Amino acid sequence: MAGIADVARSAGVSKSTASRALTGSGYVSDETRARVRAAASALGYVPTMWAVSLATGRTNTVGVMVPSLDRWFFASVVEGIQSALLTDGYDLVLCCAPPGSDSRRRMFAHSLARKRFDGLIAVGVEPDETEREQLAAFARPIVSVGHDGGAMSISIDDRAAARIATEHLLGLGHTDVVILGGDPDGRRTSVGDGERLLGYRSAMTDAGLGAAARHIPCEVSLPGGYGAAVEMLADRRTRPSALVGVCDEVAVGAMIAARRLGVRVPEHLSVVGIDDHSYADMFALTTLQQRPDEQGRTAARLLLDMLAGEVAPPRHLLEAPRLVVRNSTAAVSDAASAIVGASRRRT
Amino acid sequence: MAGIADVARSAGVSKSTASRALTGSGYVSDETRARVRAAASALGYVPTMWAVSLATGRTNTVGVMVPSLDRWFFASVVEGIQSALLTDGYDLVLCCAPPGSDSRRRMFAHSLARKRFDGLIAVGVEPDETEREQLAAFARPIVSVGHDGGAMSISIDDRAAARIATEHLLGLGHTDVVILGGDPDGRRTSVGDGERLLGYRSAMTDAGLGAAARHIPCEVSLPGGYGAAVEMLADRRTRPSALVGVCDEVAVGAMIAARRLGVRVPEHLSVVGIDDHSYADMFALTTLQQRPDEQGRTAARLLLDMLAGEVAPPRHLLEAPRLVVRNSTAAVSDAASAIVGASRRRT
DNA sequence: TTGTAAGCGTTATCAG
DNA sequence: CTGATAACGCTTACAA
Repeated sequence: MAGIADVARSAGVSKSTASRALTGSGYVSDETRARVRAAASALGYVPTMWAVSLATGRTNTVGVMVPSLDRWFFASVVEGIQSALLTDGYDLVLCCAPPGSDSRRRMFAHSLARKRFDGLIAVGVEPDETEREQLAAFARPIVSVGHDGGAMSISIDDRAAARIATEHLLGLGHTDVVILGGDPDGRRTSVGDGERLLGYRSAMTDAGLGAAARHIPCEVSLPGGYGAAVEMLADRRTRPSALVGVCDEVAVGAMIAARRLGVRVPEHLSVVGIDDHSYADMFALTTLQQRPDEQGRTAARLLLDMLAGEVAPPRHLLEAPRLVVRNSTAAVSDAASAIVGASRRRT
Repeated sequence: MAGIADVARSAGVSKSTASRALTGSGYVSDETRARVRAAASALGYVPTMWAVSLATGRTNTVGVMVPSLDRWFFASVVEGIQSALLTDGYDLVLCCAPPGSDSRRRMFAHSLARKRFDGLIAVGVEPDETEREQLAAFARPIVSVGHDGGAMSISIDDRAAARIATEHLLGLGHTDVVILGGDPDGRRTSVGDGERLLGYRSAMTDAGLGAAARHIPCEVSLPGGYGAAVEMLADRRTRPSALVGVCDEVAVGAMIAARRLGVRVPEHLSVVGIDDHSYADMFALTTLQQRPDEQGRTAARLLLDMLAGEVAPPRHLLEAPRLVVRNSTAAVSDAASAIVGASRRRT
């Protein structure tokens, strides 16, 4: 409860000197500074942050908008942001609301307007028209993660990721490769799913397989991928020989579906995902790695730099995805022998 | 950028009247109030929250401590809290750090001391001695979720949940049932894993099977459960006939391990979890349901009530777990025929 | 019912 | 190098 006045009195100096000594701004003799510091810690002095904010105009707080927390990507990004902010003594106020929800509208109307934070990190947020205006009115630094929202953004190269995934499959000789996940039209999905669809399509057409390109939409989640895959794999006519998941969660869902239906991965079905989710290793899923926690950390540092007054030019950081080959993909030529091997093993 | 002074001027009243009209405290004629309100919204006035805080001493912010976000339970609780707070116009500052981490120490030292929030919700936090003191020094309302931390807490009845899970298995005729997940000694785990172990043990001893009780420790996560289960199930001598997962993530991990090893669930192995995770349905996992988002909402409302001055007596809300029977458990007598059926199907 | 004036705890300005 | 003194934007006695 001790205020700076107490510290000043106890150190035998004025409030202003105490303030200078503590904040490190302005001239203070080393000796005085030491005395003030000692007094402060003796009294357990901690500046009252809202008083500081009122005086300085800065809040030492950044806002983080995110559609939900129960997806690995979002949770990891937020954790990354948190850890980077903590280092600089910044607090993080969470604004978590799914797009189109009532909460989301309130978030934008309410929290942004209060200018409660010095800057904002938007994770997987695709603002609609109204929201875009509100963001502009916010008039403070914004950096976005997971898509190309604002002037400043960080994400993996979603298109390249999907392209590489597809080409990996193509390179193994597959011709019937589908992409699983996302909305039917490939819009309104978060985290660059649209881009991923594009990457897939371009890889297919480049291989002269444009006509064979097939998008199986489904909710972007493990159960979502599972459900759609069960349906698709159950029917021999719709079953592809390879599949790229719009993200690992969907891909893993598909693998589980395959296992349940007795479709062996990778012998009968090759699967590749995008993300390198924490489950990927356990499922031996070949995938394109991204590091959401690192993206979060980078976003936070970028924002802090901007807040520190460094006028960085607008830029879009595109993390290059790295192909991690595990054991969910196989060449088509192997398929036949693998099947033979499998059935031999069974009998 | 319009301040209350602008509103006052534009409405032709004094700052104090404007303030009263807007906050609703004190006498203002209806007519004046209307005029002020109009002026405020015309100017797009939004009170600067740190000025309000400085004047009132309240911050309209609550802190949420949580060990991590990438577990379903935590993420869901936080989402629940967020939604409840939003309704009351409260902001949520996130303090996310795993126990024992450097970040965690900073959180406690730094964020709590700044008295940055009016109250705190601790989710799955088991404070050590130092931390307990710091929490006490915080001197503001605290409610905890997921264990019996403070004066006010919310959780499911973990012990009952594990007991019911175990009894369900026992009732199906199983005698070799193990519990999977958590630390070797059953301590230092979050979310009441210790309690769950106790519930399991008491159910076993009550059934005269105390000597047969077996705890397989593992990291409380899907991969954790998977890894431990692979090891345990691979050896016929260590393979139990039934298994209760300390939570659904572990249980699902075990089911995946079982599938991979050709151990059929429920024919060869019965599995029950605790949580009713979003994956539970897809795996047809029998489990004991809890609703973390509801717990979060309840916690938030409780805290807000306390902040509103309602002196609620300290209490520990124990949500009763509900058994959701799906398809991961079977009676032992069925096992033999099931195995026969299965092998017949294979040949 | 309304206005005046005094804070709330810091920082920032500007003389000393 | 240090110390008064004035902000910061709002609320709240207290007086009118």
